[in-house]
Amino acid sequence: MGERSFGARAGPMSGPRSGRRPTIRDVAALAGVSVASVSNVLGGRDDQTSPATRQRIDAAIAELGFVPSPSARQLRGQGARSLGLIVHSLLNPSTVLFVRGAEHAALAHGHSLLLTDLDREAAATPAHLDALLVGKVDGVIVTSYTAPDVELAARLRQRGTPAVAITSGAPSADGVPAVGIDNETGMRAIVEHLIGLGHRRIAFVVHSRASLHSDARLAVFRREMRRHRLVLPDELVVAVDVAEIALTHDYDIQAGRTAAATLFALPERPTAIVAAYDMIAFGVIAQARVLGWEIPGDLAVTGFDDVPFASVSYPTLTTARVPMYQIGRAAVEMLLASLAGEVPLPSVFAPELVIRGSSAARASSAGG
Amino acid sequence: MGERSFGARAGPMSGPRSGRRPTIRDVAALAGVSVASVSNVLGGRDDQTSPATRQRIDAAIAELGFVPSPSARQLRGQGARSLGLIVHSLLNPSTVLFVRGAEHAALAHGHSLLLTDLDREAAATPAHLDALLVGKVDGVIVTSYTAPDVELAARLRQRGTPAVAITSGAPSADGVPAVGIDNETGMRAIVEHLIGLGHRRIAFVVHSRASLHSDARLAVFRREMRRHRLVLPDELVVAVDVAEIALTHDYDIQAGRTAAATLFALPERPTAIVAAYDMIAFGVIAQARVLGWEIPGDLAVTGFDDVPFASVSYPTLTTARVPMYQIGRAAVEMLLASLAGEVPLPSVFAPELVIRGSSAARASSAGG
DNA sequence: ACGGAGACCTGTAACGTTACAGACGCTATG
DNA sequence: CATAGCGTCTGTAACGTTACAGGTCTCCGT
Repeated sequence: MGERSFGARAGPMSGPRSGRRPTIRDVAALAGVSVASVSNVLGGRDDQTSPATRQRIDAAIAELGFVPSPSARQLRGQGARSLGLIVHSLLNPSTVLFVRGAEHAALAHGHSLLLTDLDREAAATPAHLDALLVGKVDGVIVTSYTAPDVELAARLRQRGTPAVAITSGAPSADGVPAVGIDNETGMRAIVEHLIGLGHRRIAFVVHSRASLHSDARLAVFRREMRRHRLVLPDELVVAVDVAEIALTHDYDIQAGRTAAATLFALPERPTAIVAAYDMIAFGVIAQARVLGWEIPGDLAVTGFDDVPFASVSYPTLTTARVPMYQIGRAAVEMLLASLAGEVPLPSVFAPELVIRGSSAARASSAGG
Repeated sequence: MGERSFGARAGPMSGPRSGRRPTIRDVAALAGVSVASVSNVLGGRDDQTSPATRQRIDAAIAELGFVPSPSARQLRGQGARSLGLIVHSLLNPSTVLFVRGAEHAALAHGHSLLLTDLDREAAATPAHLDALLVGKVDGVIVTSYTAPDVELAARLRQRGTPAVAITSGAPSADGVPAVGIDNETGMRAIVEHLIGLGHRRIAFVVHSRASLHSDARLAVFRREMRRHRLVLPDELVVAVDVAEIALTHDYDIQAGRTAAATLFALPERPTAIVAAYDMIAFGVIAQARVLGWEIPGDLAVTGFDDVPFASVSYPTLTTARVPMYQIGRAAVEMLLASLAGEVPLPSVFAPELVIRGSSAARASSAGG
């Protein structure tokens, strides 16, 4: 690795202190100007600097390989240029797509991302989160926005840290800027699709540690069933609590399996199962296969999200596509806007029904 | 926005400066001690503090809700208490497991994680990464460790930022502490499993933007085939380059599909396909299904990693289990150890063969 | 020759923390 | 009664940056 080390050319002229990271003072000394001038060009306020000086400073920066210290900047009142991102379950590719969108947008604006996955037992106490985030980030994006998340966002705002949330439907009026997912549109499309296929006995499966989005989807599901004059007995709404969290396993899939097992044991089985999101649907399908059911022949299954896997699984999954990548980008843009003092305009993303192999017309043999 | 601001109780006593985050000086004033004493108990150096004083300081901290400023700490020479994590493709659940392990270990030591996904077009220039990481983190964990990663780790170390890498096999002697994955053991088990099932014409599929681990697995595959006196024509080793990266799609799966299509067009088809890792195997399986092939009847497929999905896909996937969660934990422990000045002892994790539905005895009809 | 307006540049006080070098009371010892 | 030793506590100089409040020129109009 034949790279020149920092102190290598510390020859006759009194070079920068050897072995240390160069500071703005070293740059100023090398360029023969004051630190203030260097700071000016660093901060892009170069209307106060002559082209010649500017050039000498740039050269000095390049020669020393100078990188400004984020801590010093932040201490002085500049932003940290990093954003906190609090997500639930990175094992859901949908979440990853969101993170990826957020990351790309953040990178485009020169910010780093501080990721926190709330998916852990009891460790995610408010105090912990404070210790991790306070003073390290300029703002925070909170996904899901369950009740504890609301609390978290409120506490952050109280501490003066702007927060952006992902809400269901149009952003609420509580003052937190948010990008919304129109769960209503997506779920209505799913229910109408299944009813159009002739299904009447339709079940809903969700993880019991419900997110705002799952809640919203279930509410819409209930309403749509009623609107179509279909009965929805309690036993057809299954909320699974996977108590023991195996850190290396995907408990959304496990929840789907458990729920499916419950539903299949019913005297009157459903002909279609609506999962709150794709990962649960995959679990349902896997369990159905174990029990010897044909999909979509014996049972139609739908998801929500359209994770990349949904188009290559067997059978491929009928689902509502949520543009998580774009939502991630939008959330960061919104956070940066509100950091810049602007009032960001709310945005809502509508899912789009994607019909694939896991749903088909109701089997004639099923009881009803 | 009916939030109470900090200064709400700024009553008779001269409270902290209203509306601002409390500083160590506010705590000192409230407790009636010097800032130095507060700093001492904050830093755990409370052997220099009487229990009574300590208690008053703790009380003041609690009352003000004081959180020390990370920037100020870091500026003064303390660590940033955050670690950089550079990964490739978060859409691979295997990577997520790693991140999760790293995050849990980091949290346990009170550190935050700065995540960077290198999976992007050309934006991940060294300058960009420097801007994102230099001065923000105490150390960096570099996964995969391809050639550019080596460069990156070297540059980071030159700047005085410790780095830990994930290497293939035992950590190399180049001085970077590392936790290793014993790809050799895993791949040998896979090859022997397939040969034991009677397969002779076995193909290997990999993404062309190969990681060190893919490289190592292919090398072992080649060697094992030779050792068993089996021919391995060039056309049976397919490295797919998915040129256009769709940010919202999983190009590992796409690579698997493309490779499978190529292999199936061969005059003499393989009876088994060894994928460099699970996500590619899923693509291979999906494409096989599209072309009407039965798995494992017409074709055996194996993966590597054992992502959660491998046990619920159809068919379930034979693979080598890599304990990514533990590896993530180990990497963080190692980084923290080397930050503490200790010389961490290297560790290597050996994959374990998991036989599932995607592999079975060679079909008698296949040509050889 | 003088004043004023720019254009360009500089010195320095913060920002919130920690490490260092003492200072201040005690008590025990000679 | 001086002194040393010890247990606590404190004042303050950094750390690297930016914002502010000027300073010094040069040029131009009178």
